[in-house]
Amino acid sequence: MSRYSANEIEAKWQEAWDKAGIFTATRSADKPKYYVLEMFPYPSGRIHMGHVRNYTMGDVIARYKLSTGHNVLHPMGWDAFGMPAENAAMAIGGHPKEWTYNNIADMRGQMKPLGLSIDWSREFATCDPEYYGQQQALFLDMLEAGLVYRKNAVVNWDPVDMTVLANEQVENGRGWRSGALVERRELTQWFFKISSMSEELLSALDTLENWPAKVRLMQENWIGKSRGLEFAFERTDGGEPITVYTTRPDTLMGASFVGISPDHPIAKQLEAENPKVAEFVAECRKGGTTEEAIETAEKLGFDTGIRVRHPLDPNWELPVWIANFILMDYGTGAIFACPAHDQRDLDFCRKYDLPVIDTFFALDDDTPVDNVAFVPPKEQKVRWVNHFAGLTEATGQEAIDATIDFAEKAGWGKGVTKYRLRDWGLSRQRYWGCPIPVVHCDDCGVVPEKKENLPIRLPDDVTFDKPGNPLDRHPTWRDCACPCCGKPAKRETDTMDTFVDSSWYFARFTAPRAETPTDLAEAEYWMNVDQYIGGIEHAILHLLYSRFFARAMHITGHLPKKACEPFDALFTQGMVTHEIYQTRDAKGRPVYHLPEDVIELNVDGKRQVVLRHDLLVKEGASDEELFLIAKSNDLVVETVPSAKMSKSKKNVVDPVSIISAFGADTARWFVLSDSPPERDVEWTAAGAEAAHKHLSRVYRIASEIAASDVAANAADEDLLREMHKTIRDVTNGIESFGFNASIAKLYAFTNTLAKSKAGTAAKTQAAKTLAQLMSPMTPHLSEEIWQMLSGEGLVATAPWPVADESMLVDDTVTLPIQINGKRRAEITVAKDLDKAEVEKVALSTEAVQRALDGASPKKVIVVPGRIVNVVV
RNA sequence: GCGGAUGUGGCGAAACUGGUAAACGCAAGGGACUUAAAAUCCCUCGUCUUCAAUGACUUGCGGGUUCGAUCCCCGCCAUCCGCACCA
Repeated sequence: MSRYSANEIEAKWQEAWDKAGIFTATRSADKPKYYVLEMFPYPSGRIHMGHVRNYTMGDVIARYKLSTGHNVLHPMGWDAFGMPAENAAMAIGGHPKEWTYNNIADMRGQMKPLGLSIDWSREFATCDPEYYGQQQALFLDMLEAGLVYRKNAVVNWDPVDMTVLANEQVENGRGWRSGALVERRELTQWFFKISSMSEELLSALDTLENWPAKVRLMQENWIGKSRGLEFAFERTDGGEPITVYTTRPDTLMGASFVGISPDHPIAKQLEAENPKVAEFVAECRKGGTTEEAIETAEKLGFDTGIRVRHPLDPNWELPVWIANFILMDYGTGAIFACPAHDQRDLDFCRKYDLPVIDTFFALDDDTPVDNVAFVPPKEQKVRWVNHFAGLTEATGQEAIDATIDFAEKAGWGKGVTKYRLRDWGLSRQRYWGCPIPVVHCDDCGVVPEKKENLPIRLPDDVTFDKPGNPLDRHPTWRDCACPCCGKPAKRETDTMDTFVDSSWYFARFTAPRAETPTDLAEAEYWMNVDQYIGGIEHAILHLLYSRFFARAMHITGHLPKKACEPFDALFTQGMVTHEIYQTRDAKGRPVYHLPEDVIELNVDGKRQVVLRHDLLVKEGASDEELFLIAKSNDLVVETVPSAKMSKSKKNVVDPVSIISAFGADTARWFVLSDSPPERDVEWTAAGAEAAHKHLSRVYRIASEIAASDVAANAADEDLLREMHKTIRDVTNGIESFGFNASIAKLYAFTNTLAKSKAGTAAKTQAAKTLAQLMSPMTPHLSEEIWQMLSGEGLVATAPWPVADESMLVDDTVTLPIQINGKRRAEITVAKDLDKAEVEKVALSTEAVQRALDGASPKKVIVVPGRIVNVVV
């Protein structure tokens, strides 16, 4: 009998699928369509286990849908623009284009052995001119529709390298390459008007029933709708009043100063006039642009000397401070501070010795605020000591509403709704991205390029030996004719954020070779994505941008209305983790080791990990002896469990080596088996080996059945009953993303099958069903077994088995008997026995009789088919 | 700082979202087969009560609701993730 040889089997069946062309997506009216999409990868050059998990999950769904009679669209492409290609060009030379396409070829080569049911004929990379040219066309349409505009925005600026830095290139406030302190600097940049759709993007979240609740909540918080009061403080010097926005107008009587952003027009004006202000503002601009950097930076303030009048008391003057924690992008870039009820304001006031005025207390505690601000939930009732609308006891929310009402009636303020969501800045001062198709003309200004000139291709003759954007310093690329007047003009040298590329690729997959961004007939048929799968790290930006883009593409006529929410169902999968192996250097710093460089020893039943070393190659030595040798030679390794796989920590496992050692089916089976898909899964060598052993076992069991000849007998029915329950459970598992639960059932059924004394016919049926149920996870092995047992055609296209309802019900049921909520006995009764009878049987059991001790029960709860609880 | 999540045996986890906590797998221990090893098969395996139960305890910690809580409510603790130029 032959043994399970994954490498032979897998190549053979991949060729068979290719030949049969079963994964090519085709439109036809006779079947429902199903579009399953995993977030496409960045072509880093190597696939990692995270990819294997992500694409295996999608493949399970795709293959399952194929065998349940759907026209399946399951495409693959490459998110191919971005900084790593430029970083590589700077670090090791070469060209981003070459680097990227080589990586794509490598990764495709690593991915194909996984046996994914992908329609490779639709493959594209976002750096293909055919793709980004259509993206430029979309941009022009959006520009015309008023969804794109230019304004100033802040970037991270490296003053030594004279270049813009991405957030990830800022480490501890310094540029990663130069080590210089990073500054915030303003540039004129292009923006998508996503904020014009804030309300729509927020309210439509309710329709996304098949999205994880947490993703919807994260988007809701990100959009950040708030209602507050906008009003102006009059300046004592007669200058332009300062308009502020506040979500807590009810605390106006607790105001202690007015704060403005360092980027506020008043601050800018003072900056120009007053060197001290200029110095302070420059200090504020140090540090990165991330919200985190701004929020966690030390609170700094500068008293401008400007004074404003309190709107309710003209004699009450408040100072105007510039404060580094106020964002120009949010609200009006100016606030009033109420330190008693805001911790950040309080810290600021204590630091600069500004007054703290309580405006309300808890109902049962009127201790004045000291160094902890009193910030109760808005729904909580509080006692007001300082309110102008005559409130005594009211919740924060009631007070806010009353205040807005009061201000509107009095005429000094108005209630407004604001969103935290900012417009999407898409300009990047980099080479390896989609060129923004506009032209700067001295006479006509900023004008769109003509569509017939698209794509505006990136020039190939560029170098990365100097800082800055190679498009800027290219001798001729910028030169062009103005599309308006025809005079010599200059191209825009900024390229687009790579998030733009990934905001519409799902639509492009429906017609990847179309001469327009989409083909409406194809989009009408294939959209929406029925199941989208990807990492939780994309919960906000990528998914929100895609929702915006889908709407924009509908407005510009590139997608049907139904595609405005492009992803019907979303699943966010967890990461693949691996333990870290580390030793320490002389200074106590960790030194990391690859999994293949360590050995595991079993010392008195305890697992010990040591470095692989010649000293440990010793004939006949026990693990205990080897461990002693390792210990005396400093070869013992510390382990850190469950860390995200990363090259720097060396806790990586290469899928390619796993596939060559065990086969793709083993890798696929393992990444699905050990943890629920939404949670992280820990890769372990033992787990991978166990998965491989199990698949070998299934192969062996199937071969034995194929070679057996046992007559039908009494054990057949039990086996077939289990088979039908397994069909039901595995199917439910796949439908609900409970792949680990499906696999547990498959393990259990394999055990049943192995032990069964049933006849060959029943066992053959059971094993063929097992192969089918396993086929979404282990498609190659399943084909092999299917063939071995004379299954018809390919298992990949065989109709999914259906559980026979009549085989699912048992005649009797075993019920636990609880006494006071503790399980004390169990009874087996007919399934349809009525409640009173069940109660009678339960009460007659010895355990219940003993507990009752002659008394009658206080209460008996019978939950049919589940449990009996006797209260004594 | 703000926001989001997670926590169950030595480990990954399951429990049909209020009804027998620990299915399934890993690791570990014992045994069979074998000259031996590999492979395979069988048994044990939450903790404690020195053994054992049809005994007690057990789902991060502390309370609560309920006949009954891993699941619902309140309050803590710990860990992980995201924060707009990484993809």
